[in-house]
Amino acid sequence: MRTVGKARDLLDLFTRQRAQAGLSEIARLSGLNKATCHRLLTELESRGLVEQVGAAREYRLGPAVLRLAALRETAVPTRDAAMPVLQALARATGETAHLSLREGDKLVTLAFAYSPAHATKVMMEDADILPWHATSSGLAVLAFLPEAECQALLARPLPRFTQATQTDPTQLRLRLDEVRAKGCAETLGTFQSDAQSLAVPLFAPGDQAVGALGVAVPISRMTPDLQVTIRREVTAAAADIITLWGGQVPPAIAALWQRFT
Amino acid sequence: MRTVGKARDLLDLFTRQRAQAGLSEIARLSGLNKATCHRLLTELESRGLVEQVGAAREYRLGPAVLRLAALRETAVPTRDAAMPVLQALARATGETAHLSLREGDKLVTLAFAYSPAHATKVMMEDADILPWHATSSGLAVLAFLPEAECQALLARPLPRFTQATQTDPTQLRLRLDEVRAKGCAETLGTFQSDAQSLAVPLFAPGDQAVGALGVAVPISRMTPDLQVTIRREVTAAAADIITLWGGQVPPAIAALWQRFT
DNA sequence: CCGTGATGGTTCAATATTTGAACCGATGGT
DNA sequence: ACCATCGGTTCAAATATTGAACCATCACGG
Repeated sequence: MRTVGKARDLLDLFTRQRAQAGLSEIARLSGLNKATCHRLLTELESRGLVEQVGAAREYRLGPAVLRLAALRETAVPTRDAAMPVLQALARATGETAHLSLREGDKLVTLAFAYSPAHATKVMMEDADILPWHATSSGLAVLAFLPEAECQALLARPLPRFTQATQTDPTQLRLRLDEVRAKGCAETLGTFQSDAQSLAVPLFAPGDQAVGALGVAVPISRMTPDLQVTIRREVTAAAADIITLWGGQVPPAIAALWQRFT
Repeated sequence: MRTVGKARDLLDLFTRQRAQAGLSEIARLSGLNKATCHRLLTELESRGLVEQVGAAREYRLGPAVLRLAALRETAVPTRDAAMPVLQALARATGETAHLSLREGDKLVTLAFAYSPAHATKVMMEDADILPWHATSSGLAVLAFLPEAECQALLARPLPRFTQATQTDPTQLRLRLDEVRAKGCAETLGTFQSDAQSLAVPLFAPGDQAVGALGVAVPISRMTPDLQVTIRREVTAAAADIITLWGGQVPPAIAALWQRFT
């Protein structure tokens, strides 16, 4: 089945920055043989997962992903269900709220909502991949993952984004202990140097951490009062989302969050 | 690469009616060996395309499809771009407007919009697969497909949905000639017995027919006046969408549509 | 106008992968 | 206690995948 994995990996080569790519480029990026790539791509194309376009015959993601996503959302309305809560959170805090989901070894932005309250705000992009170690959302999820998985995710290279980025696994472990103790994660300029962020984990039915809900604030605007507000609103919104997803806040977490209300 | 195709086919087993399924059921439905299915599914799961859930360990579409769809929409905003036009079309006609896209040998509902004007309306479902021969959208696309592809799609079994469903390929050919001559397709109770429908093809840059835009009306409400309105609004909206998609209405079609304004 | 180095795409023998009947342990109904 | 079903695993046999070398085409430069 390695073939399936390779085909799947090709899909991940398409990003916002590189929405489409030619055969040779894909072969180079994937490290696969050009012939192999070509076969994989034609197979994917015949199934609508990629499409070939233009005179340069470049490849890009195909329309089939739209249908699959629509089916997924009707089967388990993750994004649609959370969206109103997310917007309410942005309104209540006056800042940028965002929701991320774990996908295997990646943490992916699922949705976000801006507040109209301020002209400056932390901007986000859909479908972006977030670093585990440098975002509050990443830490919030990591802290409540089974030990083995957490370890695996921290074992890989940890890039430095700003001066404040913590890249030492041992130090990060200590941070995770804090997160577990408080029930929420905070970062200050560790990913974007001018943004401060607070996030809490989201649990699926079965009490596994599957994502995070966070609020990001320009550092210059953060005050102790705002921090209190955000903690209260984020935890309340997270509880709502977990309920909407058919789960429940694990009692241990609920107790921690209680203290913010 | 047949393996990739098989994996892809498994994804298509998930439908709105059967959002999740167990291993044995999937093996039965796909006709593949249980062991093969299991390997394919675990591979897909490791890549987030499916996920396993609950005590019964059933499989369903995974969160990765959401991210891929988000990427596809930012790269080529098919749905988001067309949505406002679709809503305006529903408002202007007072009826249900809907947009479908070709995916290989399938025609899939991409989006739809209801009008608040009437309590009764033709209802639709997202991500539904439409029959080529029994819907106006299907005929609209077929008529403007290259002859070979059109023939291939009509060569397969054509189920009968209502008394009015035309299942004779020869007769369907004649219908397609009409569609080509008029620039739009109309059906009367051929899919849902109480719905009348009018659709026009949509063209991607390069002038290939890639989908259709249609309006569906409860038969009891259709009048000659309404039909004129719908023809005018649908063709205008289709031209808008084609432009938004970066293409242009092929001159031959534009000339036909001109006569409806 | 030919050479050069890109591009997308194809071929076929060598090779590594997929396949599936049979099996396991667990669960649930009779 | 039995039987049927479930999800999942095994290993020899069968089959599909691989990739260096190959075309054809295009764009650029001397």
